[in-house]
Amino acid sequence: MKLSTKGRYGLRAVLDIALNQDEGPVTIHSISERQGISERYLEQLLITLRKNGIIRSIRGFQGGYVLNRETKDISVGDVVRALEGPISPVECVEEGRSGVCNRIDICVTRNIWEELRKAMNQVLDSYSLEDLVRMFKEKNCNKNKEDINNNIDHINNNFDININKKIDLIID
Amino acid sequence: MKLSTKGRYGLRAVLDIALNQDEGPVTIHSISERQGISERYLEQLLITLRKNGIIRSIRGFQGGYVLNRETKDISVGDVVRALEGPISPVECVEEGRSGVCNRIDICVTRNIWEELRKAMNQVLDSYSLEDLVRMFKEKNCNKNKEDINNNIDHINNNFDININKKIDLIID
DNA sequence: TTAAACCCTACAAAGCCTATAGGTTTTATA
DNA sequence: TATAAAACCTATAGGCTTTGTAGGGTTTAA
Repeated sequence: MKLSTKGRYGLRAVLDIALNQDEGPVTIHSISERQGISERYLEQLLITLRKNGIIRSIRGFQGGYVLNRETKDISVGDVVRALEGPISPVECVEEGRSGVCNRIDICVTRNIWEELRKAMNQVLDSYSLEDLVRMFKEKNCNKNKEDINNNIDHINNNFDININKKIDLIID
Repeated sequence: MKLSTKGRYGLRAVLDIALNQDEGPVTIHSISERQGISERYLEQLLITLRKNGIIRSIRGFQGGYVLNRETKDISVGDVVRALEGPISPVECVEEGRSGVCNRIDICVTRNIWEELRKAMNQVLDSYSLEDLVRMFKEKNCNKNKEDINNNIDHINNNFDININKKIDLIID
């Protein structure tokens, strides 16, 4: 019951594009470096995402990838489904596949899988790339604040130590 | 993002036991026949379920399997987790595995996976075997009612046809 | 004693995941 | 127009997991 790397890497790649496309098309090479994913593998994921209308490519020199819709109009579910196919715990509850099984009228476990499928899609569709971008910026900002605070603490501690030493010296 | 046959077959097997254990321990052979799952494969699943405390075995002649707890105290989640391991879209949000990834404080996709994990477990834990048994009986009952109604309709139709024929004869 | 069940270990085919490799096409710019 | 950067395409291969199959035990109760 796991996502494959396609879905995980792919979402990170799309978020990376969202965060960096202001400075022009985002190249596979640069995503690869920032995200630590092989260029060759990334290439396949991005082609799939393009074919599914999530991103758009600009070919040739100074080309790269940009989002094909606004961040608010791309959900996490869109990205995952593009790369992994339908999000569903079993085949028989995928849309348009009720014919897969001839025991539908007897099967009760199917009801559970159907509810699970809905819940999964609901969670993933409730987050847009816009949300992820905001979350990222908040986290990064807080992280910077923490870093700064840690530095200040560090400086203060050193200051205390030093001033005490000096006071000691003065007192002495 | 699919369950394996372990989880699907296993849940059906456990439900089968729940439905049939009133007449004594349920044998692998009988589950295999009713559910259309190979005895040998079923055997492995049932051993796993026994080791996880879901079912209990009675060995020897006229042995078989019974549930180890009441139906209301066994959730679908219990069964699936016993057979498939933790229900989680990615490793890094499984309980006690936050150390898997060193990017937790930067990673925002993780937040999504964590919420997805919770939602999945919540759905599966909200259904007990008791619920499944009730659902099964309702479905079966309705199915029988339908069958009976269909039969009655059929008989009525034939009666109409026949009575009309007779009336025609009389009129003639 | 023996039938009928459970128990254990090994293994193998098939499919999917996770890339890797080599080559082609497109395009801005010098 | 040449060049280099970049996306694009197809094939393939190693490894892992799934999905069983097979053969041989062990235990129990009639």
